[in-house]
Amino acid sequence: MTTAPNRILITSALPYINGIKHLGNLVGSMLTADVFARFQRALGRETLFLCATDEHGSTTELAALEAGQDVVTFCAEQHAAQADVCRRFGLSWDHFGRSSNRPNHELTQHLARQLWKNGHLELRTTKQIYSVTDKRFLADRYVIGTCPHCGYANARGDQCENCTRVLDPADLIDPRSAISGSKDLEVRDSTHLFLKQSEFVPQLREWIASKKDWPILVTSIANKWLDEGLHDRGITRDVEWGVPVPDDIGDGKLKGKVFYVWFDAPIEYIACAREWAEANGRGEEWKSWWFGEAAKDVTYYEFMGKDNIPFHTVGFPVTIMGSGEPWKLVDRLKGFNYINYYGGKFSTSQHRGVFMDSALEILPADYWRYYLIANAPESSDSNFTWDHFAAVVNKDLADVLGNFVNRVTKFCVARFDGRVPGEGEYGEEEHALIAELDGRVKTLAAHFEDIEFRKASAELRAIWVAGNEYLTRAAPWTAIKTDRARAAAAVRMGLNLVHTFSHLAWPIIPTAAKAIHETIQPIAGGGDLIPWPTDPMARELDQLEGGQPIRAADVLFAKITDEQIAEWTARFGGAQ
RNA sequence: CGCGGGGUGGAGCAGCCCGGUAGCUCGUCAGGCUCAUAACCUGAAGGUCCUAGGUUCAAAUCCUAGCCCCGCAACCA
Repeated sequence: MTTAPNRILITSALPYINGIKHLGNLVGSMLTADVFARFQRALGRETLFLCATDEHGSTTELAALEAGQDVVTFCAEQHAAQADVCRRFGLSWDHFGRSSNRPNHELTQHLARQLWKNGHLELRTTKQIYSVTDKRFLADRYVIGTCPHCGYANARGDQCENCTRVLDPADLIDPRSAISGSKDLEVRDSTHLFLKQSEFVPQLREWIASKKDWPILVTSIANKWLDEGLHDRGITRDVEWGVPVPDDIGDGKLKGKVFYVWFDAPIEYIACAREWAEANGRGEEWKSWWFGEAAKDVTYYEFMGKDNIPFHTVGFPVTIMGSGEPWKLVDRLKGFNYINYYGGKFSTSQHRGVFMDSALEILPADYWRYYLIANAPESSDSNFTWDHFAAVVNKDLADVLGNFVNRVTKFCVARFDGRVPGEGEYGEEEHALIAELDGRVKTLAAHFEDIEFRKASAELRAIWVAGNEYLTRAAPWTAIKTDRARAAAAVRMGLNLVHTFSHLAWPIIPTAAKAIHETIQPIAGGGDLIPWPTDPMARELDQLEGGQPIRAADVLFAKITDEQIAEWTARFGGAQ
């Protein structure tokens, strides 16, 4: 491994404030970003990993209404709840901000001013449905009525979910508000700011074309939008909860309006760095991660689900390009497909699937982290079932890794008084293993570096298997009957393997890695980070001092039983 | 003909860009070991690589047509 001198900036797609996220949201952005951030930190690189809640918009207003809270209180509570569950999942961001905080308000307004000043925004008057009863403009999807094409009675104003035809709310027969059911609707004019995205197509195309290491999913979606002709996009809304449009934009015609949530949300990536700096007394340092020459040594990675890709390959870049200021654009964008639950989508409303809080009620975070990373939906949608989850956890974590740690440490306690045996020399078996692991660890690091999580997991597992294979060949339980020094060398190697495994596994399963490490010895520096083993394996696997005490491991990963699978399937609404 | 992703032994995946003995994990069967969470190790069975054409000495891999699954279709985050 070469340690590049550059700094690593990582953002995870912002979880929407509206409730605890499910496993699909988790693996598609926050968790994968976390594993990557941990790997970069383990290598010793200076890393800034940012995330925040995305809070604005009508959806939030309505959710607050439903919860019987004012929107400010609602968001504060939801933010705290998400922060808590994410922390318990081991998500290690340097700052977990809020898109509703002051830095984002200021930066959003600043960038909008730049766009206005540079002529990339224009005023357009649109016709929109206004609900007199609800005292608000309704987004198309909040107008429901009878579909003029198929007669479906509950068609939404943007699209009929029965016949799938795209609609205009004005087409609906007998339209009413989805919020109150009121039929007291009017068509009113409303003036909005439009971002002239179409002007940026050549620039965007060139930029996308230069990204050779992005997943095909990402470039395909981006090019699709460009090929179909970019529409100019409305970036303001007639709602209350958002970043207010300042008076000096839009010739005074935008009083009381706020920016569209998809305009301000990505800007929070930048503003979040400022929140981080303010919270940690780092003053203007945040700018060195994002702006101009100072940020030249920064490589910026984004993680997100596929639904977010257009906004990150088109919308946000246009904001940055149009500002005329040297804010950083994403260098490497990792997009993910979806995880389905028994073939269907996760659904909050139907309480279908597994959500972060309930996941932690039944099993520790590392079980979920390992499973999700090993089965990350990188090339296509993947499918969650309890049987598959249990099979992976039981085999890989309990049998292959957990049992290895157990058998080595217990044998050491039983036959070598719980101390690293210093006798005996490494021989052929050990040298062959060292050679094999030199190659495998390099491969593993390369997969992490390439953001290939399935491949990284498979390689990590192969390394654990190599440990079991070695132990079977070396068979210290046999050797000890005739050649104590040979058995000692094998046990010493086994203990060194356990130690090294904890270093390699830390980015994915940090809590378990720590527990594994502590069976051998305390972690230098308190345990917030277990560094990547950058020395050759000949040194890594021969570093424990003879005579130093170790502990027999407890059961690291309890197996999931058939009874539990049945219980959880029933509880979470599994297979039908 | 709206667009994109995917279709590889029972299950989940890699390989496809840069054609040349079809690889990995689980599961199944047999054997070994007994240190360990009835775990671990070894071996075996099992695939016309969605279909039909085409290019080629040779195609899972390139080209053409079609079928199936999933997602998206931009005032939903």
